[in-house]
Amino acid sequence: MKKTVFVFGALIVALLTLFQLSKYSITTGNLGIEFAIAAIALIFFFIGIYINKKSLHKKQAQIPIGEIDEDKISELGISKREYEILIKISEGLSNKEIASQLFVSESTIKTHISNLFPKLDAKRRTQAIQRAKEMRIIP
Amino acid sequence: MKKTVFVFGALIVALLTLFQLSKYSITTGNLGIEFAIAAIALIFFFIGIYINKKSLHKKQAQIPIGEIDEDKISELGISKREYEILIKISEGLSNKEIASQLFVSESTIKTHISNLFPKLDAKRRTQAIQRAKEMRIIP
DNA sequence: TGAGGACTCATACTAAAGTACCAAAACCAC
DNA sequence: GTGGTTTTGGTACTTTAGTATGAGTCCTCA
Repeated sequence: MKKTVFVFGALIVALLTLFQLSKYSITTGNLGIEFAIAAIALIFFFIGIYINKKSLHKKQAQIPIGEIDEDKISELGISKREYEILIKISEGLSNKEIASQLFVSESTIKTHISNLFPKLDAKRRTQAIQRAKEMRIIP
Repeated sequence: MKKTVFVFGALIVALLTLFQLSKYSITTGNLGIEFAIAAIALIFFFIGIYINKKSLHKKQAQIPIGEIDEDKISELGISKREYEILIKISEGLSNKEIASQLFVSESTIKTHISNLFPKLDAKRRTQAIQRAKEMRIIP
């Protein structure tokens, strides 16, 4: 915001300076009038580019694509551990691999998964991945 | 492309016209000099915006995020049918469901999958999804 | 025309995945 | 500290997934 004010201030000053300069060049003789006009044109050309770029950047920041919906997770009643396992599933790991990575037994993973699937309305782990992605609860 | 040429042509004409106009206003008396300069400034301002917008749109079209790498598919030696089944897998379908959707037996699906996994360097269908996504061969 | 690739299907098997039910710690809140 | 949730783990079972092997059909391209 401060930057914007500074830039606009500088531009206004530059504009006024150019106005005065162009007027001066007219009174002393119209030798540099083309240059003055060209300079003004160029400056405003870049102002246009700058402003447009800024507004577009703002737009991009407003709509982030790969955002995870944390509210949705708690809304579905998914616990921390269940979510952790969901991520591992989406990474293509087997129950055994998840179990060893989290230092628990495979039975525990199976239990968690069995509790997780109804919450995601899924019957298979592949379906769970698909559902979780379209709900934007995993990247 | 035609549009671009037309726009730029129009802009050059407008620019020259303004140059002449500004010169004329100086010789007849500098009443409208500020207006002329302001007009030039304004026009180039919008030119800047227009060009910037165009270049950014181009940029977005050049780098689409969810692009599938078709070359990679043939590079890995994945056939049409195998790819078709890969898509179904990523949609969370079971072998039985895929079989009925494609009007073939479950055995066929299993055979295709068994041939597909080595090509993707995957051991499980979830891993196949993960690998296929990071290779950008599925959306 | 025949060799090779793609698609199909089957059997038989092993290995995961998933369900159901139970139960004991552990943790958190009231 | 009592009650609810989470996390953990087990047994027993069914279902799905995946492998291995073999074989028939179809199509294409040399």
